[in-house]
Amino acid sequence: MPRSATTADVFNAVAEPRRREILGLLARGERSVNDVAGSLRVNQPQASKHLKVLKEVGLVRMRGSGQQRLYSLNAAALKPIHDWVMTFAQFWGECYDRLDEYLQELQEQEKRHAQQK
Amino acid sequence: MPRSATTADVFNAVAEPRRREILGLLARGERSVNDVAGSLRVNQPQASKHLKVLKEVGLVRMRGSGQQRLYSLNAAALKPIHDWVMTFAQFWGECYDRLDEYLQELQEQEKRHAQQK
DNA sequence: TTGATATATTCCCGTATGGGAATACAATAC
DNA sequence: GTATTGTATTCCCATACGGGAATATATCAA
Repeated sequence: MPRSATTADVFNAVAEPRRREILGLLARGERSVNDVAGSLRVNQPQASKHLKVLKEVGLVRMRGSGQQRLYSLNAAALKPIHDWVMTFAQFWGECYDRLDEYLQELQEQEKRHAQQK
Repeated sequence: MPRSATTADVFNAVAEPRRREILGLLARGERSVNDVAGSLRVNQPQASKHLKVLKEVGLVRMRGSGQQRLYSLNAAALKPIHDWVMTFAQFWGECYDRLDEYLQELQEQEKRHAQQK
């Protein structure tokens, strides 16, 4: 079996540095493909391909506007990574123990919030 | 240029599900290669190879004990992922805005702590 | 319609992968 | 010494990658 496809999950999609750059760019707002290509100094087909991967794993959303395709960030799709990495927060030193508590508190708040809906 | 090597950085090393499983296992304590292989139901050479990748990116430490090699987690090496993913925490909802503030506070504390050394 | 602009797709290639199988190396036990 | 256990390495393979280049598709403009 070869390496997992880049579109297999968010972890694989985000392993590529350029795709992380794209997400960082989109964090500052919706961009067209050419905007992305220009900002990252990559040619248009590469940008298009990277965006396709990001879209397949749900990290970006696309909407058409005339002949442009505007891509925007869907940061919620990063939560699996966040949740996973936070599993190890307790090993990062004393400060982070408190962070861990804080996160648990947050999760409880979220649950209460969700139940109220 | 092909895909980045799995040993290129922590993001690539962690993109492989089995390697994340290994880290999760090592989070509960030091293990020998055969322990890892047994817990993950993978044969020994694969376990050895995955551990090699994890060691190359600094995610695990190794020490010899007799004829065994005991591997342990070095969770600090996950910080690049943590820091990166936290860049997007502000997009995850209201609760996480406060988390972001808290993290900035933590970073300042770390700086002061480092300067005191 | 023709032309121009924006985006997506296809083909090629060198490279790296993860798993299987076999083997090599290392350290202990006898 | 030999045997045994624990670990690492090597070779093979099917698969997928990311970049380049060229081309196809889509949308607007005149």
